[in-house]
Amino acid sequence: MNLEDIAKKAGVSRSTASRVINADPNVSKGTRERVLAVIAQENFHPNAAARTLVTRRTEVIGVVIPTPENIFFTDNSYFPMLLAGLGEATRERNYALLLWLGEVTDNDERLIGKISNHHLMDGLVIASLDSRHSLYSRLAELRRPFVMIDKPMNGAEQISYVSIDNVRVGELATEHLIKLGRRRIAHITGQMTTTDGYERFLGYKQALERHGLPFDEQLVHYGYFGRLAGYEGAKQLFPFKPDALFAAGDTIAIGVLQAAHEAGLHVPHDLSLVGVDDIDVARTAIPQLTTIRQPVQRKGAVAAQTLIDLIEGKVSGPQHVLLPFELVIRGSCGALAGSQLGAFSREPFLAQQSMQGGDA
Amino acid sequence: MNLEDIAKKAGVSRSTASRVINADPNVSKGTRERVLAVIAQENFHPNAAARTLVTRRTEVIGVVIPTPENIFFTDNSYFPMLLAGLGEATRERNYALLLWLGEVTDNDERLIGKISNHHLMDGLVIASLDSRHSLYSRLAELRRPFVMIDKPMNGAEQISYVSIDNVRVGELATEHLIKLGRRRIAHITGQMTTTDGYERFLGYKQALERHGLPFDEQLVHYGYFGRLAGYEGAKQLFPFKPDALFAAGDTIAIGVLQAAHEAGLHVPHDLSLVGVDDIDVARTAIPQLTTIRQPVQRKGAVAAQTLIDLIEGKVSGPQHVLLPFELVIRGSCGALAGSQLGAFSREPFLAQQSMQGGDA
DNA sequence: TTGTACGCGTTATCAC
DNA sequence: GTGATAACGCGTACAA
Repeated sequence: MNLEDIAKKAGVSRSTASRVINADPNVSKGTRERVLAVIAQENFHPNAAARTLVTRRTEVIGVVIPTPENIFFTDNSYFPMLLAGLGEATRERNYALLLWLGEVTDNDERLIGKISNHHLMDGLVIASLDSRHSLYSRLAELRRPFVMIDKPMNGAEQISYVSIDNVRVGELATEHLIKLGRRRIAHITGQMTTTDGYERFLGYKQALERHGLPFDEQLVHYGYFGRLAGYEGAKQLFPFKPDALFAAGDTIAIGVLQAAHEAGLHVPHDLSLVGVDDIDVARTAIPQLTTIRQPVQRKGAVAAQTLIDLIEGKVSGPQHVLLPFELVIRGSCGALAGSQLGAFSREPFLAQQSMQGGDA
Repeated sequence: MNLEDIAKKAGVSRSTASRVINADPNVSKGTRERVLAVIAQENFHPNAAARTLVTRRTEVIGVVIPTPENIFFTDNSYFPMLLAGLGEATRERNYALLLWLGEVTDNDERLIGKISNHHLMDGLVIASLDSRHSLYSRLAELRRPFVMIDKPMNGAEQISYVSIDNVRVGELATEHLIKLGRRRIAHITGQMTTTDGYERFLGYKQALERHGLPFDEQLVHYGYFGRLAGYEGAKQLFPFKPDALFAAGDTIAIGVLQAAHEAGLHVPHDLSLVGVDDIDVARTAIPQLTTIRQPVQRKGAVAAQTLIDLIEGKVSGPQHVLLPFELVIRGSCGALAGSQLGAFSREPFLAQQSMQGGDA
């Protein structure tokens, strides 16, 4: 059953049937209704391949999650939440979503070849691309519009991205700890080859400086966004007696909690802890994590919307979107009354204070 | 740059160039090499839409995660791990992966219409479909091969699926608790409208029966696969003084841990706890969860492989695959020495005992 | 407002 | 072993 058949049944030509489908105004009301009736009756849907062949549009966007580590599928709801947002927005705009997951073993060449030569995508969303990844240097080969989630390390001006102001994230977290009276504030970073890792580190340094606290290399562990980095980093930092720790991500913070537990350190009494992201583990942890919440799902949604706007020519040129974030105070930093530590409420945000930050 | 251009550059006809690309043996070695050289030089890739138009094959499989609750993106690495497996297998077979996430609000009609009419998929993998979901009654409309992950509730004989033997999972978990000397074994179920929920419940009952323990409705909470179900279910069960609890999933068990923590019950001393899945939270929990590990990522990979085999005609008829599972003993059940409770090791499985179960 | 005719880039069939 | 040529199903100038 193709357009020709539909047209025949409706007693019109194929072009007219096509016009009806594509909402061309130059069709009389009567014929339009006749054609639509046949279409509904036959449950007809135009062949996407044929349509793509002539329009050169697929209404499909690609999503690349190149992360070579196991980060995607371990202790980290960050990417699933991104996907939820991406799915939501593509659904709304009537696009479909082609998913490309980076390989754990061979992180590079094959993936790049496939995505850059696959015709079935109008554009790409690329999530959390580490500047060491070889896709990074080959973005030009894509020959399609693309939007990155999380700001790229180099050439960001020329590239569309959706992110948050990570320098301010680092500042906000660190200042919160300073205001609590902490003075030996340690930091476990994410990958310094990503803006998320690098800029949060910068913010940490700036906050110390602004408040007249010394920056001490011994109190910094250069890690990555993963639980083990938190666990091992914390163990290495504990001998230097930090009284607080800013973890660049919640997964890192979870590892810190485990290390503290093993070392007999009480969080928040002995160690005041702040993470970033507010992914689920932040609330299931004991004590619950004080963290900088970023709108992960919205990042996904906005990235997809931006990409589709680029594809459809509704906007042009590099798009830069910074979303707002906020400090969420829970048990791990010690700002709340002792009785609430580790509390687990049905309304998870009920008893929380929050501070706004970031740009719209 | 199309096939015609390539042919011209190589001094052959389009048909011959096509034959080279499709590895047709009826091409002389010389011409093949000449054509391949041009293809490499021009970095040519045939237009997928044009090819699909005539072959009616897209080399794309769809993955549907219809879950209407927020399960996909909250405290649950189950679906991300499935996706990792699906991605791995599709990559290996040179397919691409079109992702359809169920909507939280409107769980049904639009999604069904889109996936059943989208031409750009050779087949579908459908994950964890609840029998109440309206997609369930409309599988016939798909008119494409499909494979379900997790056994369907009805008509399973006619439907291809990849799963585990969940009755035995329930038995194994319950028997483990019985062997530890527990007698008042509670159970919080998953959705009883899924085989995962229903069959694990059956296994629980059968194990009690087999060991001469009474089945007590008061010790069962009919829940769903989510943290809150565990939390609330546990609170309702605690007044009936269970000395053990079998949670149908690890996320449920996490909720139970929180409830126990609040109620001042010590796990495993006061309450021996076993979950199912061995997703990440099982290891980050304190104490770590004793659980039935199932090969989630492999389920995804096998589902994709099975689907592609069906698409390519390498197998035909309904395919039923049951994967093996195993009991992983950690701190939450009380079988280990007290000193190891909550331990967090770099080699997470080093100190674990395991029991095999299930079919290959 | 409607219809005719051409082209999109392939694969498949057939003749040579 | 190779080359014309006819599909595949649709959109769209252009003509009517």
